[in-house]
Amino acid sequence: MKSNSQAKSFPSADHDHRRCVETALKKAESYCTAQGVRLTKLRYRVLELIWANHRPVGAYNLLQQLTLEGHKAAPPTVYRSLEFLLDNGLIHRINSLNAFVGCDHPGLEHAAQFFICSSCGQAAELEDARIESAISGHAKRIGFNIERKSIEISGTCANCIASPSKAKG
Amino acid sequence: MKSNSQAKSFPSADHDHRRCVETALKKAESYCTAQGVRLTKLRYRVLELIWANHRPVGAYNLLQQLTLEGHKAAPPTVYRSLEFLLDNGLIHRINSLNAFVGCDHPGLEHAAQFFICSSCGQAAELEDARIESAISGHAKRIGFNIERKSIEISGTCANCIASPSKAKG
DNA sequence: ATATAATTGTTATAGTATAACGTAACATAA
DNA sequence: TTATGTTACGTTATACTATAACAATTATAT
Repeated sequence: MKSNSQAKSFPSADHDHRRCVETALKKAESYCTAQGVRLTKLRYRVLELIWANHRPVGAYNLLQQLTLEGHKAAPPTVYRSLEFLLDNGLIHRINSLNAFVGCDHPGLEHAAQFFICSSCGQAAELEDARIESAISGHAKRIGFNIERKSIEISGTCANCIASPSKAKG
Repeated sequence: MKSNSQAKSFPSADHDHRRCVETALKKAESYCTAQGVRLTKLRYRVLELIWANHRPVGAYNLLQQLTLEGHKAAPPTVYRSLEFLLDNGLIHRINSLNAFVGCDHPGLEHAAQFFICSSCGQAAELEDARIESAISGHAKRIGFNIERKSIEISGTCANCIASPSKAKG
C-alpha cells in the first residue's frame, strides 16, 4: 500500500520516494520560474541530493557527494547553494542537527515544525495549527514580535516503534 | 518597580539581576547536593558566567572569560562543564545560536520553550501549557515518542519594541 | 557582440566541538 | 593514614561547521 501523503507524518519505509523527489523538483522549478530566480544546475543538483531521502543531510556530506561526482567543489560551493535554497523556501535547516531537509511546499507561508526520528533519521515537517496558534498566542500575550521559528521535536517515530529497523526513504 | 517574576516573560532592563544570579546559584547548589553530584569550583564559575545576564553565551566566549581570569583553560574545559550543567538541567542549549543560557528551575520537568530577542539578545524561557499540549497532542496522534524538544522563537521582545536600546541584564 | 550582473571557483580562515590520554583531586575503605 | 578506585581536570591534537575575500566564468539584456 504505497501512499504519498506524508506531509503530516512520517513516510513509510515502502513509500514511492521517486514521486516525492519528482514532485519536489517540479515544484521547485516552477516556483523559481515564477519568482524569476535561477535554479541553476548546481542548485538543482544540491536540492536533488537533499531529496535523496527524508533525512536531514549535512553540508559536508553534500560536498562529499558532489566531489565523488567529479564536481570540483569547496565548502562555499555547497553553502551558497544551500543559502539560495533556504532563501527560496525549497529546504529547511534543522538547527539541532546542523543539517538540511527538503521542503515540498516552497513559497507557502508555513510554520516549519519538525518531528525528527533519532532511530531512522527521518524528519517529518508539519504545520499543526494548534501548535502554531499556541505559539503566536503566547507571543501576543507577552508583546513579542515573531520573526523566525525553530521547532524541532526529537524522538522515535511510529514506524520505528513498530519495527525498529525498516528505516529507509 | 523592580520585579523578579521574569520566568514567563522578558526581564525588564532595570530588574534586580543580582537576585536572579543569587537564586539560580543557590538552587543549583542545593540541587546538586540533593542529587549527589559535584558542582565543582570550575562548574560553579561557568554557571555563574552564564548567569551574568539573560543572554545565551557561546562556549568560546566563556573560554575567553576563564582565560582572562587566569584560568589555563582549553575548549574541553568549558565543554565538559557545559555538559555537566546541561545534564543536570542547570542550563539549556540554544541550538539556533550555538549558545547556552541559565535555567532557574533545575530538575523540574519542563518544556523548555524559548523566546529570543534579536535586538537585546535576551532569551526568555517559558512553559506554556498550550504549546506543550499542542505538541504532545500531535505526537500522540502520529504515534511519535518524544525524547527532546527544541522550541526557539526569535524576534523582538516587548521591551525592545517599546524602547529599542534599553537592553541590559 | 559587448557590457553588466549573477554565479561559481579558489584560497584562506573563523567558529564550534570532541577524541584521546595523562595528571591531579577527591572519596572511601582497609 | 595510606592505599585504592573514581571522578574531574589539563593538554594536545583534530574533526566538524561555516564564512570572508577575491578571481574567473557564465548568463542576460542591451
